[in-house]
Amino acid sequence: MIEAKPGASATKATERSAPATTEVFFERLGATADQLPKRLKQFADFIAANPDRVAVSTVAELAEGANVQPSAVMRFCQEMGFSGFSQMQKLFRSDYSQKWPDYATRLAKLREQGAESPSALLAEFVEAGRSSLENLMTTVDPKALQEAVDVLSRAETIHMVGFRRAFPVTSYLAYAFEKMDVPAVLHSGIANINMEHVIRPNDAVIAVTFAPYTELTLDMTTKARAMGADIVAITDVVTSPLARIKAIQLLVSEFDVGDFRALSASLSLAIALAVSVGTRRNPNL
Amino acid sequence: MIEAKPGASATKATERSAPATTEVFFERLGATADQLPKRLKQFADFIAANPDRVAVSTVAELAEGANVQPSAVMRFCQEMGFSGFSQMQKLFRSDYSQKWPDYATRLAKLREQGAESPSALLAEFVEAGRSSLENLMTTVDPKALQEAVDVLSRAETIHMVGFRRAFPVTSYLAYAFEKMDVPAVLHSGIANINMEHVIRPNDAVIAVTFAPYTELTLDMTTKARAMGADIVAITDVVTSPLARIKAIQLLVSEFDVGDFRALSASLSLAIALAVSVGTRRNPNL
DNA sequence: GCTAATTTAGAATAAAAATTCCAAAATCAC
DNA sequence: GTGATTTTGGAATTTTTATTCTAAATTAGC
Repeated sequence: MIEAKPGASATKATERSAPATTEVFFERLGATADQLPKRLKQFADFIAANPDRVAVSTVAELAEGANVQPSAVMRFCQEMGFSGFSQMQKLFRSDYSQKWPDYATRLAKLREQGAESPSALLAEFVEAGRSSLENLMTTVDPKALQEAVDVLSRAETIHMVGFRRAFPVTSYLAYAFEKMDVPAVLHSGIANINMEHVIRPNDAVIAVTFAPYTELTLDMTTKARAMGADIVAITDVVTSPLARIKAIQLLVSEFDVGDFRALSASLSLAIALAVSVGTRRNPNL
Repeated sequence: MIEAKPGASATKATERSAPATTEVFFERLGATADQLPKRLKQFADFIAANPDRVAVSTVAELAEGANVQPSAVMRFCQEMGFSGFSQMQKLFRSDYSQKWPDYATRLAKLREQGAESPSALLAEFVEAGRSSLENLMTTVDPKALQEAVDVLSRAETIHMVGFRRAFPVTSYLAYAFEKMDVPAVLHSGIANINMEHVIRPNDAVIAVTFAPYTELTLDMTTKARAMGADIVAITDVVTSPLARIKAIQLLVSEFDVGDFRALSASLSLAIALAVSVGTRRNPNL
């Protein structure tokens, strides 16, 4: 507006630096939106209404959505303090996937500092566990879970298979089923190798295994499948070998701390599954 | 549900059409993952573990993340039935915005639907687990934890005692100690009732028990104490019977859902303890 | 209503990304 | 082992996308 001196022109204050988070971005947007020129305001409104699109769209797509020219988008980005659209998009993208902290490197850092107290380690596991649990709600498909409950409720006997790091999960399932009077067998892998003799076509198997997959678990499960038993798999990724045999898959992604994980998510899924089945089979529980 | 034979000549079956949703994409991925060549399988595993990255990454970034060449990514996309990466990414991007309702809002929605659905129950356990973990940091005394690590690091052999709902905890400890080459014995309570014969004065016992306390656990632990062994107790309240015998107490208060609990806190404490002891005894781990 | 300053649209250019191609390795069948 | 076939790595190419530039249009001041 009023030009006092060359360079002053602080009315525009264009020399701002880029927002560090989407939160301060939207804050700044709200504060300055109505002093923006027409097209820029128009675009501002658009992304305020569709913030989720920024991370996955091109300049052209956003421009089209807001009914402005691509160059208007560029001007907008610069007005907000970014060098260009790419920088702004980077912010939106990182903001989205920021919830994948790397506990392994955090632990390594912790060790370097020498501050390797057991409490610090515990804190890491607690954090990893909380994130894993939060994640669990998105990785487990509700339909698959419902289907698993159906299948297990119909089964004559439920067999649990899972060794090494998966064994705590199966043993807890065994405890829960026993407490609720659901006929269930925990396969220890020691004495009863010939499990094809105990599994019947009307039975179901809960197989728990994580990469690297235990051979014995896959073996036993495959044989049970061949017998005609239904399989419910608690595993980590879809590419798990259990996918091949058409198991009902319940996916758990657990964060590691060093070489170990807290198993929080896996145990929670297991107990929820068990209790669902228990109350279904025996409603007065 | 055994695959019909004809047309099984799917050695290559590259003539498939592109998956219409990410669900069928992952289904197909699970079914074909293990007949893929090495690098393609490697990439398949990567995106199975990081599905959320696909929408917001470039070919080069994903390739780097999976440690393969960009061209391998292209071959993978085509193998899965897409014309190329761009088409595949388009699919993931359209799914992207549906994931935006974050954990908190999804949970709230699930709750107000009330419902007896397994998912709702799972949500309950997840919430209980998260709270329990949060609590854990305040209920566990850092000094006691440090002392427990000291004692266990000195022990000749570590014995784990815990049954019923505590058994998942002890069995996970057993797994962890074995993996870290720490001499440890898991007492199953079945075969070795005469454990006073295996426990030596220089040994230590980790006793895990929650109210109502299992008689056998208290018995065995008391006898071990009489032998002169050190005792580390993972239990729920200070008034636990283990207090009497001068055990080092690590307290965990776990929230119940109905008659069950998710064991998240107990497992986290156990694994932190085990890893601390393991790295102390064998620093190069 | 005329002039000066801003803003805009659209084309031109630069940068980045996807995709293809092919020689070298690796694997497989015999 | 030998030859045929598949798979791989990396560079070359094409396509897409971001960014800049400029003339035309709009707006504001007088």
